[in-house]
Amino acid sequence: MALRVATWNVNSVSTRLERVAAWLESAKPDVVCLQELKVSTDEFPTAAMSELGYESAAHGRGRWNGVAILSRVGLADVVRDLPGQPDYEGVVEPRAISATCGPVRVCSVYVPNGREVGHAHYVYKLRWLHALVGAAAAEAGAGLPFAVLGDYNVAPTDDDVWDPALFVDATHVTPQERAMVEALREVGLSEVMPRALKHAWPFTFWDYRQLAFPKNNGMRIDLVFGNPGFTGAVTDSYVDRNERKGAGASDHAPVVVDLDLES
DNA sequence: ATGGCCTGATCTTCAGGA
Repeated sequence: MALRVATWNVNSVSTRLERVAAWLESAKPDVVCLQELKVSTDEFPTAAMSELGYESAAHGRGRWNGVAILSRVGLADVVRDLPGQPDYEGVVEPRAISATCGPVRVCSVYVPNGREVGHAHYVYKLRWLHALVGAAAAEAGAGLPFAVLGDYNVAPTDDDVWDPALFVDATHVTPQERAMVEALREVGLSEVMPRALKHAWPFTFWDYRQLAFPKNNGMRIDLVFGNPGFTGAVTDSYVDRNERKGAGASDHAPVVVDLDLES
């Protein structure tokens, strides 16, 4: 069966609801991982998603963070948080949710930003990524096609930032962060590399400031890592940069993955 | 065509984003 899976950091699901709804209707994904909901679980627009044909499972706690999974091919075995997920200042933040959607299992993640190298939030980010590697290791061999999709807040290579010279000693590019992403490969996952709809490289994020989008000053930090059952079924993948255009856009664009699965 | 920040709460000012 053909299956379209996507991930999108929407930067407030409330503010973005009209655009998300329009995109669901035009792109017609079967499974969508959302990040940065910025609402609590009970404020998630479950009814609106249902009207669009999607079951949803959300995990949010108000102003910051928040993740969800939408599916129109079934939604079962929902797990919130990661095993061993670290807290920040005493709070285990809503940054991960997993579910089985028809033939695939997906994990929607919003990795901590890190703020500055050496900051407590940066240490937290590395610990969080370590927990993600552990969770991915457990899921990768569980049998189903499986993928971790979301805002990793890490640019895997220097090609994934518009100007590496501007990122010296910055978060998102440090060897420590990149090593944690590489560790996903060591536990049996590999990356689904999307194509760009325009320009040479498939950036997924462009800052709101300083005309970053029209100048294509972007970063590729929204990533998809899957086990062989998932990546082996991929027929296409692209970043839908059109969603970064116009009024009321998120600063991230959706990443779309098309699969052709046996069942 | 894109467009010189945006979002939500502590709410007219700020933290956080990356």
